[in-house]
Amino acid sequence: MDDKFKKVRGMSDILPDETSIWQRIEDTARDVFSRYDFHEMRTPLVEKTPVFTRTSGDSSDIVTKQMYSFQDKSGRDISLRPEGTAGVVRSFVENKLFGPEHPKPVKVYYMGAMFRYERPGATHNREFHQIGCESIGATSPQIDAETIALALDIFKGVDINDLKVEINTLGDEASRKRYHDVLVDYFSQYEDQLSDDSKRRLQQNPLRILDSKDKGDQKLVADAPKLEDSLTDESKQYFTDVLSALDALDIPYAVDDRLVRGLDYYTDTVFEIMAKDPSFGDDYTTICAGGRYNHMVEEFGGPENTGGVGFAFGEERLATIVNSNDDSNAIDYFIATDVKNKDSKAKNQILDEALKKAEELRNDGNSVEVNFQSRSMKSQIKEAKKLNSKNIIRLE
RNA sequence: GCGGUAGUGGUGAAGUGGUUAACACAUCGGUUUGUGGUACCGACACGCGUGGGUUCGAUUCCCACCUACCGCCCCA
Repeated sequence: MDDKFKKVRGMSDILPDETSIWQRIEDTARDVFSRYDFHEMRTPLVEKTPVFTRTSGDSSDIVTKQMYSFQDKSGRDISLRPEGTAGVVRSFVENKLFGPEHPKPVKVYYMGAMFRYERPGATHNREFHQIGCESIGATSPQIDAETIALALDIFKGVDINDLKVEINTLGDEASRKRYHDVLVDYFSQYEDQLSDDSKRRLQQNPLRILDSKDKGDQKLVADAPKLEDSLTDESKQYFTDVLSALDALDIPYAVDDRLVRGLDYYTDTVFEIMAKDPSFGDDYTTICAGGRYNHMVEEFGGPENTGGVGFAFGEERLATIVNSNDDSNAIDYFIATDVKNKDSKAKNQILDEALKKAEELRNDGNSVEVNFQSRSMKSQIKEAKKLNSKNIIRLE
């Protein structure tokens, strides 16, 4: 095929023999969401660019280098959504779902394509798919815990059982700001000892240094001030309550005080769910991430103190470890038609008859394949067997 | 965005600066067959990612670009 028709870099086709896995994941998710009384919300794939830059943070990687942005024909700055939360919250505010007639929290889920303009690889594509949910309009440690439980239920529903929950708190906005400054002060003293990546992080996102894989950085990180010391009493208490809610649900978790997320909008609870699987090299790999955001609603001009919490997981990544439970690609009937050396009148007669027969069988609920091509009966029979056809009908 | 590996038919691939680009699988056709997934025969790349360059001549050498994959960054 001529290159000019080939698919755009970082986009991929999901072919018919792969879709049953996707359908299994989506069906399971919808089922679990509805048991938690979440309802689907569909928002546009494109938003005005500030929807994302304002919420994710100007210095986040998503915004600085991964946004799939462009100008439309009227010169509007728009972006393909890099994640789902901002659009949902924008919609929550724009449609005034904060109004008293809507029970709180408003609980919605979404599934669909997201776009990030980065270098594609086996686990990274520019277009990818996420399933996620948001619970907006109420703040409670139990809601956070329930959100985590919901995510776990989806993964268990597709038979992923080797799971791990990592959780942390970023504190409220005041705590966060304070810690940010403390960290910058601390690392600035040792700036010349930091790796080049971390020097950059110091400017852009100091929290990220805590995550660094560089050995030298890790030494400095070990003695770095703890986030905990910057937390307000309220945030400390909130986190404690989230953890005991998880205990109440018998959900095992590990507190990881280096867990920081790449997006600026999180406050208090952040978490990741990891799964272990041979296709991940038998390591625990993050398959789902989420957290609380207590200021995004007002950021969009909605009422203050309207908190939200949610998570999202990538379908591509999940699909690599989920088995299809569609083992029956067998068909019920294959109608072989001996039309190869017939004249066109006889040929049409046979094919029309096959068409009619297939229609009858299908009306009775059977899956039916008909041969409409001019080829030998021998190869038709071969094909019927390849399709695992339970019955073969010959029209000659 | 940086570093690296690779790109030959539907698939897996061999191969060479120069008349017919191996082989296998799949597909299609034919013959055969103790039961129409056997055996045999035949067909199937005017082309070796794209565009330039070197050369008498390039799929094979050089450059650029594209794409895929790996590592980094980051993340789903």
